[in-house]
Amino acid sequence: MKIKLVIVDDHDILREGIRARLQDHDKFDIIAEGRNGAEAVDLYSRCNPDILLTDISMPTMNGLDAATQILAADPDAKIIFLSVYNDPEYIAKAISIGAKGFILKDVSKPEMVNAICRVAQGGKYLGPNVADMLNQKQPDTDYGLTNRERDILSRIAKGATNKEMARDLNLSVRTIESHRSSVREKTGGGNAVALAKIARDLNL
Amino acid sequence: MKIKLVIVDDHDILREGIRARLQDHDKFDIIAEGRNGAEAVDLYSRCNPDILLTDISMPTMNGLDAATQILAADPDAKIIFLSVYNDPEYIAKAISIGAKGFILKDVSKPEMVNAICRVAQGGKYLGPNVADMLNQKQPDTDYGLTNRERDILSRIAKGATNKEMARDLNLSVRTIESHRSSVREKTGGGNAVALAKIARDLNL
DNA sequence: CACTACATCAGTAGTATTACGTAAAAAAAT
DNA sequence: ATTTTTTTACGTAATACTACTGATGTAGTG
Repeated sequence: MKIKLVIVDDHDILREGIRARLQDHDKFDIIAEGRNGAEAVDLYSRCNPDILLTDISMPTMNGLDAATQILAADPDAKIIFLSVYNDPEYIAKAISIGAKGFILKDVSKPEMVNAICRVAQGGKYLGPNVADMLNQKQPDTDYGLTNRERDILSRIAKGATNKEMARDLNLSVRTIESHRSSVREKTGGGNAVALAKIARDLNL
Repeated sequence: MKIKLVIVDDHDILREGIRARLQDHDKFDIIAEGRNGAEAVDLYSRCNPDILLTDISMPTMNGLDAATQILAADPDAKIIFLSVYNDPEYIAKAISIGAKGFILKDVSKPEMVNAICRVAQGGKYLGPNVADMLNQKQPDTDYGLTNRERDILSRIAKGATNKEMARDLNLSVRTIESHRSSVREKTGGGNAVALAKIARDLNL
């Protein structure tokens, strides 16, 4: 019994490369291809593949959103992400929504075959560089900021002055100053630009 | 006479996709493949291809640097860049160093064939979306900043205070304030964070 | 040479932020 | 129900920045 695959990527060359890699393997059967998240959702429900191999960043609807929809309908869906980015955020997000695999686009052919087979058998597979990334993810950070402080920090990063924040939040400027003080103290950030950088590192 | 190609990309899948696309065409002959800029330089001099088709962002040495070296040795080298990024900066850089073509990784197969043929015949080829990008490029920006002002702006963006800049540059704080004022006036930027954003947009 | 653009520095006045400390009401945790 | 954390707010003093105006020397241009 062949493993039925649906491949989704917005780049033709990529799909062609994957097809070239997998079509001569007698284990695999590429039953459909799509080029965005919406097509992924549609193809999954119509073709019912064993494995969905999809890119993350795509026009119209990205792979993560597509996977979320698919998994809502079928929690056992076997989805493997194929991404150029070894961004810890992406990887963590992918895992958390229930993806079974995450490989980078620089994987070798045998590694890719291996990944698909393992997931098809009900396992999980993270690319060699991917597992490391996950460990590095969020080494600590956050600095123990409270919600309010995080909010203030993100507003500072957007270029707001204390006065503007006070107006927008219906608080006194003094209060904003207090929060800003706490943020500075907790993060060790000096002036506004330094705080803005920290905010970027923190996601905002 | 077939067109001799050297293909350079750090992603195996990509190269496999390109190969799958071009190898059945009787016009093309892929004589070598590499996976970084250093290999590109080496392969070009050793294989003397008609066309070098290379990625831009690669480990060890990027495609732009590789192309610069190759073109220094052989100004008539026909180099086509293949990039995921339709970044105007990249495109402008590629053109300025003498690349003959620039296509995005989402090109269709016939378009890619077309690009290679045209460049092989001595022409130039910019992907359909690429030409637009070049027009959009640098709508104006720079704001007419002087060198000093640009320097100050970049330091502000790094989080320096006026006093620090004065110390580092051996200038009076007043002078820094003057420059900062000019920068604000020219860019329309308000507080430091806003200036930092503008600095990012400007490259620094 | 006159003219213009740059970079340099100064004065004055006002606004914003930093760096301390204090404290009370509300919310969350135990 | 009590303790802790969070959010709110104010005081004071120093420092940093903004918004003006004006001045000097140096280069480069026509």
